[in-house]
Amino acid sequence: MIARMTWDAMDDHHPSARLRRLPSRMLSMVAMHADRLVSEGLAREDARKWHYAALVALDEAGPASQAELSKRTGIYRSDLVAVINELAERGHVERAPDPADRRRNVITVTEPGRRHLRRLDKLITELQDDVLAPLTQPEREQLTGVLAQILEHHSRSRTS
Amino acid sequence: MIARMTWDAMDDHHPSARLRRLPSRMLSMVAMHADRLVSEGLAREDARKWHYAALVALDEAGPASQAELSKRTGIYRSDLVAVINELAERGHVERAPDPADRRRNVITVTEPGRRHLRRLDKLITELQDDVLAPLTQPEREQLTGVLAQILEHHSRSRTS
DNA sequence: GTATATCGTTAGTGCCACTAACGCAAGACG
DNA sequence: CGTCTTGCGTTAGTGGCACTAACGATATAC
Repeated sequence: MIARMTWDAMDDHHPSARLRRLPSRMLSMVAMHADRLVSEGLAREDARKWHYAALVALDEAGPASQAELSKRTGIYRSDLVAVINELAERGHVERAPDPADRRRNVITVTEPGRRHLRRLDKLITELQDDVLAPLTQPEREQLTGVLAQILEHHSRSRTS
Repeated sequence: MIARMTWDAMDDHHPSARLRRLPSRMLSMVAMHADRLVSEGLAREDARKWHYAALVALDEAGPASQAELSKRTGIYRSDLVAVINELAERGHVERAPDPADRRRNVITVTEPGRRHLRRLDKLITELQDDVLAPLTQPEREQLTGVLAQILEHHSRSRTS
């Protein structure tokens, strides 16, 4: 049912020094690991990363159209369709046509959706902790600071 | 021909604070970005990440069977088949049956393969620089140090 | 009032991590 | 010797994700 439970490709072998210390490679391995932890954790609550992202975006900035939600979360509007379907099935959001613009749907978090989000928030916090487990608090801040810089830099270099 | 040239999903919108500072999310975004830079760079030399990984592993520890190579690089042995095919087509490695164990193939880097690798090494170094562009040297070392710690920690917790 | 842009949606592409199963060969052991 | 297990390369397939293309319907701009 759940794929990606094993992890053998990265186990106890001895990759060459050149590969082992390649920043881009380390980044993708750590990201992959983090992703797996998070996805498996969320699966225990019958949720996926995108569910969380969509709920957070709705919770923080209020009801929105799918296009707007896509911009807030970075989820492609084509993929968002399924995410909203799933959240609606579970009763966590409602999808209603926008009377003011009939091309749009207005997505709203329901009360159960909010409760669900609270659980997910807690879970996500724990999972972040698992990911960063070996790091001290200052190290964690260094890491997030540095990652933020990189993201900042690259979005700047792309948008005029 | 080359997919993933655009990047709009991550552009100039305003993700919620909760999402924006989520370490696992930052990691995957940065990793994705790095990966794209590297893949596009390597594509200019008609190579892929796996080609580089395999060549490095062969270069550093000498000829090896595919299984051995899979352990060195982390590439699944099923996926390695295609990688070796491609490298062999380009004349960068040779695949020969191992007389000592007829189940195995011995993969050897050719001289053109070594020259190719030298180009890739140079390119990869530049690309790492692009990825880490906004960071100072000490910050780069912090980042790689911290990433190494995380990888270390997680491989320890999986292997007895 | 016709061109143009936007919205939700469907379908599909290609890459990647990963699994399953195959035929074949080697090693272990009685 | 024969059987049993284990490791090898290979093929095929799964599922997720990032991403593109194109559609009908509606809104906006000229």
